[in-house]
Amino acid sequence: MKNNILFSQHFKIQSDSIEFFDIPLLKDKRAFICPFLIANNRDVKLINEVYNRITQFLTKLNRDYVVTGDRINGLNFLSHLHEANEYHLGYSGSNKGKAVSNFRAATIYDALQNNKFAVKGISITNEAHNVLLLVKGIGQDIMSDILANVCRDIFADYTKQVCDKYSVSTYSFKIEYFDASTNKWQTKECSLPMFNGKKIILLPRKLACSGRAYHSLYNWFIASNYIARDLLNFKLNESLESGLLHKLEDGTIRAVVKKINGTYRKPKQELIDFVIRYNGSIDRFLNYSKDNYFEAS
DNA sequence: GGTGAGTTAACTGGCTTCAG
DNA sequence: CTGAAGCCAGTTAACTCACC
Repeated sequence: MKNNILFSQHFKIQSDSIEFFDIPLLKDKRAFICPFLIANNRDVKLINEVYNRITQFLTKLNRDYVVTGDRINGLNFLSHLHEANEYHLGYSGSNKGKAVSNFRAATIYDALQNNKFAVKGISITNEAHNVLLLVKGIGQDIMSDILANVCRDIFADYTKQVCDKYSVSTYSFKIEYFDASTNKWQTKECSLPMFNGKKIILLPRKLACSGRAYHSLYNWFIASNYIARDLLNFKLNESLESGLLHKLEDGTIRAVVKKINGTYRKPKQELIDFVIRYNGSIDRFLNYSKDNYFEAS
């Protein structure tokens, strides 16, 4: 048997356009559930459900535990985030993620506790893509893990639909997820496909990306759309001399985004300053990402 | 053509935890 | 105490394209 056999190959799915994200069964694929793709595909009913669920989860986490500084109960609330091996995604290639959920819970809680927006109860950090963009310490892997756990029932239902469509047999498994109506963690029985005795959960293709440094892209976006505009408006000589602006032969002055970004870029924990100074820029950035940054192939 | 901006992905460093 | 591994974040390298 080939070492990298895919879900579609093993279950003999023949289709020109597979709508789910095909994963290897014997190892993990280096990909993540991307919150930017979630926020930008809300016209799809299932994805809108995912968006509402993760927003509800983050709202509760921020309001009940981060703003109040209730670390003990916050960590307890987050202790349900287990290694989501059934998705076959992540950094490690082996699909054997370690049981570090306690440490991970502390990482997430402390990262939010150190974020100016989150502790003040500002709603920006109730949205997953803003947490990924603005909260230092929470990267692609951790955000992907949170989404996988919180929305496990939604993706399990999706997987069942895919299996029915392609006649893949399913078996009963117990899963844990964050329940929207009770605002608590719950378990339930689900019918899921199986490989080597372990359950598998699939994602819609539209939600998987191979990893993208959004904080760098936001820096670039700010340099190119806001700081460049300001520099061009004032046309200061020092900007010309330092190479931030460039005069073409015909006399027109252009902004050199690369130089501007190099001069003004901020580390992740200070990106909040850009959000405050350039009002509306994160919404514009989200919209920009819709047209420019796509799902993994 | 040569130069360098713009863009993407891969690499690297550094911090943290876990196993032995 | 030490080495290995996980993960975030910053850097470099490789490529394409516009300008001169």
